[in-house]
Amino acid sequence: MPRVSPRVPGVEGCAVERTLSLIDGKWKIVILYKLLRGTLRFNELRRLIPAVTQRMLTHQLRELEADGLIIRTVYAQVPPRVEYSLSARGRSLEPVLMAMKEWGDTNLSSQEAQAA
Amino acid sequence: MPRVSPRVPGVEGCAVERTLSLIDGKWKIVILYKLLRGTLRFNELRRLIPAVTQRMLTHQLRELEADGLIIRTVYAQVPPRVEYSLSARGRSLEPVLMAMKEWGDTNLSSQEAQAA
DNA sequence: GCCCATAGTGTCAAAAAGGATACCGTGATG
DNA sequence: CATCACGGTATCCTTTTTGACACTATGGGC
Repeated sequence: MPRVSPRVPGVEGCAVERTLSLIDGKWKIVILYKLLRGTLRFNELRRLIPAVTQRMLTHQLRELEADGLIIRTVYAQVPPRVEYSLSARGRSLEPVLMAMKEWGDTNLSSQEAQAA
Repeated sequence: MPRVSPRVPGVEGCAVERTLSLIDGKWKIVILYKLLRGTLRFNELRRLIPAVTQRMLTHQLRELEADGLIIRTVYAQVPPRVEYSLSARGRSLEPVLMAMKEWGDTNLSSQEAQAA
């Protein structure tokens, strides 16, 4: 998703719009959603979201971290170990995430219930 | 927002992800949100969302219509009159929209409560 | 006759997002 | 010695998205 508004507060700050700007990006919501269930390592996320490339995953994780939605913990071990988990702020998005999930389950059900 | 998954059902169909794919685009959520309050004409939407260009608004409205989220009614009058309103499907997104709004109100409150 | 409003469309070009691919260091494993 | 896994980076390229701007038809008002 393209940035809704480029971090300029006050301008277009429809709350809804600004919320969106934090969770845009092709994978952010999925990432957050996966993290709802608990801490995950980089490659665990990769495996959970096979379609994401490494670059994208890194990218999105950095943005989520920069927005304070997730926490990145690096363990100075030799096979690198990095864990991602939701911050309190990130966890507070749960209602949004769940609302989306439920809407999707209901309205895009298994058979891809077309509207058109 | 970039299409989450290109309408290919079954692939990556994380429900959450597919829900997103319908409401991506820089303005869709705002449009839907504005329409929650009732039918609006093209230029009314323009005025409510000043930052959107005509082309973008048209574009997003077409996609929303194609996805069955809004209804476009054209009155064959001479100063053209076109009204947009939410379809039942569109209205059913209300919980998602409201969850976003509330999250935004709470977490991006007036003073732009930074997380970082 | 000229300008306004409505609801667009079309074209062009820029910017942003995303994808593919190659590469890095290190310690363990075979 | 070669290879693997981990968690990335860097670079290049393509696609998608967005914006600017010009243009349209028509009827009414001045």
